[in-house]
Amino acid sequence: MPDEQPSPGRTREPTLDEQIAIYQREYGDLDPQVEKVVNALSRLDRRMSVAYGRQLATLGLNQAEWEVLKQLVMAGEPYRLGPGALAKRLGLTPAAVTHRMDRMVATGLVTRERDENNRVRVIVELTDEGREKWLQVMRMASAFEEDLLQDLSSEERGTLGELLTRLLRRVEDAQPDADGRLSDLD
Amino acid sequence: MPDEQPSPGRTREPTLDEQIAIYQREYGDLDPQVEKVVNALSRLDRRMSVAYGRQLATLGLNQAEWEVLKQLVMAGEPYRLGPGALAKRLGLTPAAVTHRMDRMVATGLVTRERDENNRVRVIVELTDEGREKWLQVMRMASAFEEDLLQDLSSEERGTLGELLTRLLRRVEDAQPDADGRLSDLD
DNA sequence: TATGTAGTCTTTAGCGTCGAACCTTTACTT
DNA sequence: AAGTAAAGGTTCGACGCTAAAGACTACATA
Repeated sequence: MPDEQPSPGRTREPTLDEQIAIYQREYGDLDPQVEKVVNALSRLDRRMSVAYGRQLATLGLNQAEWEVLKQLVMAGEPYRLGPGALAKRLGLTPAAVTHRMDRMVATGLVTRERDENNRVRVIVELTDEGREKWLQVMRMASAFEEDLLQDLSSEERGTLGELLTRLLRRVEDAQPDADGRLSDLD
Repeated sequence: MPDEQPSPGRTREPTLDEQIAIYQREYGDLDPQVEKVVNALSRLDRRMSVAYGRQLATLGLNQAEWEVLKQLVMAGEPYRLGPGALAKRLGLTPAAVTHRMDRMVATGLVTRERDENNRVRVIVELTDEGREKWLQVMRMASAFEEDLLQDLSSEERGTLGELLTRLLRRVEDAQPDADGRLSDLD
């Protein structure tokens, strides 16, 4: 017989509620209401990332490239940023940005050249192709997000946004710059 | 003078509301309410991860080790799982789990041995030291989470939990197993 | 003009993960 | 029994990130 429950137990992992029940059993001092919010939040973010990643793949992009496109567009016309500024916004080290730009220049999403006014600086600029990719992703993403929130009424969406914003404010005020570099993170 | 605004503009990145305003300007077809929810969510998760990472570091743990401890405890007594099951729960390839176990066995957080009843299998088991670390993290984490939600009333916490759960349900139903491996992810 | 100093990016070495090939043990088939 | 397929882990090669060291430019001071 195909062994039923030997030591390395069944593979299926718990749902959110099951998971919280387990936490309660293993560690009594836990507020289930708090736990539910926090765990739902992180699960949701992971699921969304996975879904996002799939959509990006259909456009021939990966998550890393998408993050860069986003930041460049967010910087506004003329869609330029230095590697250092990009590093801060992406939460990466400057070294990682150097390598990432190597690849993205090769795939034609951005250009990289020295700043003529200050030759120690480098300017990364979005190409037309990069801008076009950004638009394509936005079209997919907004459809996906709208679909995700479909079950919520407009009032509920407002409430959710407001509650999340309050949490965000708390966490952003709380860790101003304990490290000095991660403060400017996202 | 230290150049005011040459090409690579000021370093400071936008707040959530600024960011949404920019998106609106760059891509008109966007529901600001939806955008606020989605972006607040991902920002919040990132900020929490960073905060978590700092706390773990003070206990000599990294994020990777913490994820493993969590899964083993969540599996319940006797806190055992096979590498394959761990891989699924962690969202990693089996190869990555092999290496991660190498390290965690070396640091004494888990043990690894072959299953005598089925010698193709391997059993990873939490050590007492690993269990103790898990407890320490839980103490810190629950305090942090309680602090994070401090500004919300019990009713608001309930509302937030319920709204997030509904979103989660939607995204979990929507992507049952497009890939066949990520389905069993978290 | 020369020199120190700070700022900006790149290079280097090491680590963790992935995808794919490989090996071992178990289960099924005839 | 023997042979084949399937399942569970490990090994190998490549890639992307980090931390630390290096290179280059601009600016202040003497």
